[in-house]
Amino acid sequence: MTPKSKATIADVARAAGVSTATAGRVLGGYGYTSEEKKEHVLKAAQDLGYRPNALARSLITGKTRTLGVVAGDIQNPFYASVLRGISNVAEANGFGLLITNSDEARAKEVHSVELLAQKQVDGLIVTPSDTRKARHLHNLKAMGMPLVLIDRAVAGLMVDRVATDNIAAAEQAVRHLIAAGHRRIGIVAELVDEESGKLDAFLARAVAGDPIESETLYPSWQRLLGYIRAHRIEGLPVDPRLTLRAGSYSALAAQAVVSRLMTTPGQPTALFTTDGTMSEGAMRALTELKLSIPQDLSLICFDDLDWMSFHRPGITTVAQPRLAMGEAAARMLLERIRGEAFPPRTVLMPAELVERGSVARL
Amino acid sequence: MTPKSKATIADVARAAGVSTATAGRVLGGYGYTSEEKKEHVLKAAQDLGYRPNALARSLITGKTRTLGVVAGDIQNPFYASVLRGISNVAEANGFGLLITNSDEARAKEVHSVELLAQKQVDGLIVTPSDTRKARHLHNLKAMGMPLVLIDRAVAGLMVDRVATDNIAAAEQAVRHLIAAGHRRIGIVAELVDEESGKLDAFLARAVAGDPIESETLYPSWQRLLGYIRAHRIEGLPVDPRLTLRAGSYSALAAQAVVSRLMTTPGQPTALFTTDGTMSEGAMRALTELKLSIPQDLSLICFDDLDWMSFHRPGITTVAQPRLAMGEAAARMLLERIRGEAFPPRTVLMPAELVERGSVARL
DNA sequence: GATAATGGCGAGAACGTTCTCACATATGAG
DNA sequence: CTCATATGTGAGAACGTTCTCGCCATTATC
Repeated sequence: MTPKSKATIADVARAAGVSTATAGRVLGGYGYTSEEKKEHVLKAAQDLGYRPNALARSLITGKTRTLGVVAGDIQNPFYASVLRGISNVAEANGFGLLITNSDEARAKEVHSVELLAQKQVDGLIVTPSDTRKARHLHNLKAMGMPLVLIDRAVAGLMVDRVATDNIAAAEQAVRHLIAAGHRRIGIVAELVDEESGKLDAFLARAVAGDPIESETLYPSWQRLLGYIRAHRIEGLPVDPRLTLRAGSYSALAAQAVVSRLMTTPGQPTALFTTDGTMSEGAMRALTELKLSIPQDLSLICFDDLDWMSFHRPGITTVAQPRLAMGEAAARMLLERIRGEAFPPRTVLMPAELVERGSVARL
Repeated sequence: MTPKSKATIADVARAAGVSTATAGRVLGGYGYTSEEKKEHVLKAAQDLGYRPNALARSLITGKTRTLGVVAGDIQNPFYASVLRGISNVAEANGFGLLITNSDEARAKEVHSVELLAQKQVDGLIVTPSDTRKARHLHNLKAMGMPLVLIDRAVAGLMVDRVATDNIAAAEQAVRHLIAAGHRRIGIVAELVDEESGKLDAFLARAVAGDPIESETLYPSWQRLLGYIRAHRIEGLPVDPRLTLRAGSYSALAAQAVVSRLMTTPGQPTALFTTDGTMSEGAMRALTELKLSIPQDLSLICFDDLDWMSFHRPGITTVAQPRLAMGEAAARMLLERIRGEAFPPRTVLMPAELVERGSVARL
């Protein structure tokens, strides 16, 4: 009844008058046991309030039935949804979830991965914060740790991966704006990168139609690429003054660049934001400047946040299947943990353009 | 360099030419060791890519340096923020975080708690889904498991607890509406309860000014109580037709009741929503009915969600310190884990009314 | 009636750590 | 010189499970 203190298998065995081996068998459910002894053991376990110690079990089996996740920031709706997806399938399969935040910083990510590895998780789901320098992830793979990447890839790291088809999604969104008659379309993207001159070079190459290794690009660069492709396809020039780099994953930074964009001559008639945080920053800027959507500026966002549906006007946006992405990643990871050995898979999930009222026809 | 496969302390000891005891001492940092052997061991550990097995360590020390959390739903902004707060202090103290969702269902919560206990977490943070029936939590406490409750209390369970001062916060919000000249104020609250007749009885008692044991009330009931108190203080009658029960923690349910309220005679001039989900449901209803804030209806919400600041008009709301609540809970839990033994503490955090543009003066 | 296969059980060795000893050596005090 | 104290080391026992044996019955096979 009242589980006083911790009872072990040995205690249960003693109370039931059997060996620890037998008690272990019925409690662990892994060998032959007579109905009679089984009853005794179960009774004793019940009385003593026996609770198996997963630590000891894991130590010997080598399996913890725990998944590790290193997300960017749990508080961000994108990660929150992805995590919920992961959690759903983990729970359905009896797995626990060890969760950490990297804040998109490589050092914190390395630290997280180390913590999770020490705790002997059976597999790891990571949104890598650096698509180039990721020795810790390569090591993980070399040691045989099942690993699934979400949202981004790592150059040269052949592991399972699930992401949105960013280029196609962005291209569709921007072409939608062009089809509505817009010719000057701004884009606000995170676009972090060590080399600050990279944006111009990238623009030049993309506009020229040079082939670009897009797989290992950060999502915001991929979405920028989609933006450029849309322009190329529709025969529109890309004005570099309209490609805004926030430089960090922060709504404040986005607000600042959008504010500047809308208060200097040569304003766009439409704006494309490349993720939830950029969308929030843009909205703040527009509110501050008292600009009306879509009269003063049309808007298409990336990622469907709760408020976009009841905002007036409704915000047209590219909806990523966040929950499904998490679920898919978790499922793939569990398959690897079970030992299945296909070649590394990349699941590119389609995003859906949900049209609401934030785009004006010109 | 390249950590081929798992190296144990014994492997390192062998490579360094010392006993496992000595190797353990330098790697674990817990005894005397000469500088010379220390170097050898460290070198060997480096070469072999030694990574301590936290399972084995925990098994013998009895400490896992892992906190368990059972939240309602990670995807909900309230829980997402609280979790981030918990995560911040956990990380700063070198603790891992095992997270589960209860979806506010007792059965799932029991299951979660059992999982976390088996995994031998050092302590547990729970948002209990049932304030009365919680034997699993009583058991936990009886077994000496450090436990902190967030957002809600459990009748008769004397453990540390952190919550918002809901009654005071709601009272302040409603009085703000009354001061602005509103006389018919609606309230939308979750108000789940087994007995469906309870709302009327509760209303009758509260309006009469009968003393009510408010500590173990669900937050939505507490906020309703604050609403009633505000009316009493200001000498205003409470019209039961204006107290809306969504009945479940769902935006859809809230949308439905608000829709009905605003389309039947005797509409209120202001509305108070008691949590983020209710706010979202109310916003959907208002958008659907094309009602303008604050011209057609004034609004005060509970919990400051991202969009409320850039919505036009800005939404006046009661801001809970979600992050700080999580941090406080984690800090209290860590103190208990360290063995400090004050009597059970209740931390009631003040909420702040942030005034924006959703309240009209009548 | 011997041999083999099967069900049921217990002793004891794992798993990879930490921890308790006992013991060795060096240093300082009297 | 002797005793105490501090520093360093290794053997081996924990921790609470699972797993591999070997043993004993019982039943099936020829």
